[in-house]
Amino acid sequence: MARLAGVSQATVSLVLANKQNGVVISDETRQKVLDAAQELGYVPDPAARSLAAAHNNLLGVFSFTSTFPTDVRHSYYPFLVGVEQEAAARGYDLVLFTGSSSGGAGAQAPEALGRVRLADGCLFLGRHIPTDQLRRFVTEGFPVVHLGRRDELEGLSWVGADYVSASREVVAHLAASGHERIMLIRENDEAPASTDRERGFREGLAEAGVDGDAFRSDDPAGQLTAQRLRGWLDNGVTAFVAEETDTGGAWRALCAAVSAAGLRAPDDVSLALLGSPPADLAADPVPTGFDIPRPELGAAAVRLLASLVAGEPAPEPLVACTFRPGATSGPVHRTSQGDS
Amino acid sequence: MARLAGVSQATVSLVLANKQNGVVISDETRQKVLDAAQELGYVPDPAARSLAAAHNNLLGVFSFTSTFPTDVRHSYYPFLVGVEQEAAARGYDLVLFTGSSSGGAGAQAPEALGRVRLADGCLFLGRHIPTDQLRRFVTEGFPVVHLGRRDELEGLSWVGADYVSASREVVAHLAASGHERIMLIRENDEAPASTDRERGFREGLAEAGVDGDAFRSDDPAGQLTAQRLRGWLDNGVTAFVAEETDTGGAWRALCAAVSAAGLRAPDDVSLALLGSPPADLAADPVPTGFDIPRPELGAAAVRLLASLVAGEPAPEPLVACTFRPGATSGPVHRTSQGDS
DNA sequence: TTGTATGCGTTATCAC
DNA sequence: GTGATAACGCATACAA
Repeated sequence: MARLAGVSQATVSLVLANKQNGVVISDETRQKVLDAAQELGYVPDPAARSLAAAHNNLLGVFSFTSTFPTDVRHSYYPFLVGVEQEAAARGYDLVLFTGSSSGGAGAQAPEALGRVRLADGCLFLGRHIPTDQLRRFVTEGFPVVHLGRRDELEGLSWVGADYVSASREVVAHLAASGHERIMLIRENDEAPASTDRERGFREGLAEAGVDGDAFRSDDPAGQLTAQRLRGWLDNGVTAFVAEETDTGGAWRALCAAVSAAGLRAPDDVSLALLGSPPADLAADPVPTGFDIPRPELGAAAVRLLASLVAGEPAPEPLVACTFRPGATSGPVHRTSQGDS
Repeated sequence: MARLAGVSQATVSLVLANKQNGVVISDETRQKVLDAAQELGYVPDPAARSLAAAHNNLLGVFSFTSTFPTDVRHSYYPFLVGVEQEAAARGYDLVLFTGSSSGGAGAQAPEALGRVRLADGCLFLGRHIPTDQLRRFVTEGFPVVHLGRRDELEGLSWVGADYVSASREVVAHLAASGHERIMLIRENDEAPASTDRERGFREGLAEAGVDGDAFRSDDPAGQLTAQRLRGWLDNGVTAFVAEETDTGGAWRALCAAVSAAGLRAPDDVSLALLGSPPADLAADPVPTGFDIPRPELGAAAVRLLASLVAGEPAPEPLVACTFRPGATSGPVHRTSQGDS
């Protein structure tokens, strides 16, 4: 104990804590303590410290899938970049709860989720965290933040990308290029990420005063065929936007149909993707659309979590996406059909 | 406190510790405690637990550079894949100490390194961890494992790739293809990773009974020029191996010289790389050489660390690399120079 | 087999 | 300003 080295005792705490809080300490003893600590390489035991202080500067990160999957494409890496930076900036260390990746079935969940309380608060990644598991945390007041919009649980904090604004912006871009009839290709899925995009799409249409509608590419009622595509084109549609999903299904279907119809973007038709293209898809040409600032999302999540932990007012949960001009959209061309 | 839920008190410790140590426990009360813990989502405070001189199932991960750098190419991701899997398999959670990435200068080191003791043991990544900082941990008996060979500190545990065997294997492969004179292109650096490769190279030469020597590509005495390359070829050298480094300097220099000499591999000369090619280099053709099994290295590090924490005998610290046939080496061709 | 006391190293609250 | 002292939550040896 450094006390022996110096002449003081738990005064050490004060000088090491370095809080200008209330009282002050003489420069002499302060230096004495500092020197002694340096000499002995003394560092306050973090365990004891957190025991006494009721918080341990630890932020949890929990995902039900492996945090570092073998397949990099599925990884949370881009988010983690921001998470780590922001946590470091705020003096928090990260606890990665691995209970999730045990893979095996069985009693993983209860034990694993319980461990989470070890941290001052916890960040949850991935779409598959059971709502009722999270409910316990929020009702007990344990600080929890979900990365990705999550509306079904009252009181659950989350951060998410502002798909509405970003989608609106894409539509505005197309409208500015002269497109007056735009179709949204989406999947038959009611996830917030999908509905947000459609909402932004429709808001964009309204604001620009252009026409358009949404089509569900995997609706059993009808596939997205080249024939259907041609039909739309004959009806005055000159641009298509597709939503981004895990699988990229809508975008793939759109590209396939365009290709099957013998059309090319942006010459024959303008295409846009409400998100980033799937990694396995050749990003050539780069689709018009927007990028999700994943690191910034991670950072925002940490900011929010830190606020909850500290009892401060919560910051803005929506993070803006960045517009990507791309090369699949351009001014409207009137080739086959006559002008109005 | 779970005591209220159950009928017991600190018996909780016993059942939760689950030590088959000596004797004790009744199935009835055990279940009662277990149920209560489940109900309340109770988890022993890791701080209190480690204070009370136990362990907290936490393994630290510390790097002086950011664990998740913005530039993925510098990242520890491949190692972390193995680290996470192995830690999960053994029931450990991971603490990522971010003190490293604070970036700022100043008093980061003492505070940051001290926090590490919150975990049961710590894994250190990166080449830049100061020896004297680590020394304290090993002398104090705090379990520490360094990812990467580290010989200068007695008693410091580490795991590393077996560059010696892997390099020897590459040489053996070349020799088996008929090459009888092989040059090693290395950088002017005395890192273990470099000396190990040269040692393996020389052992390989000796075993195969072939000739060869090492050349330092960045030695001020002489650059690796096309002219020098031609000189070697005229002297009967038919194959070159280059070491892998952070920058890939040796391999780049070798490729540049070969190209400048108007030669092509494997037709005119055989090339091999003692490691993996730099990510920014077109991996076409894939160089003959070996791959470092980074996930396996991470897993091995966790295994070793877990052994230290548990006081068990330490497992093998060397991880085997995997030979990569590649397409830059082949049977020896005698084109310009006469046969012997 | 289970309940009862003690101490781990800090912080925080008081008297000095 | 500085020196005691009570928790903090758990493990552990010990008594019941």
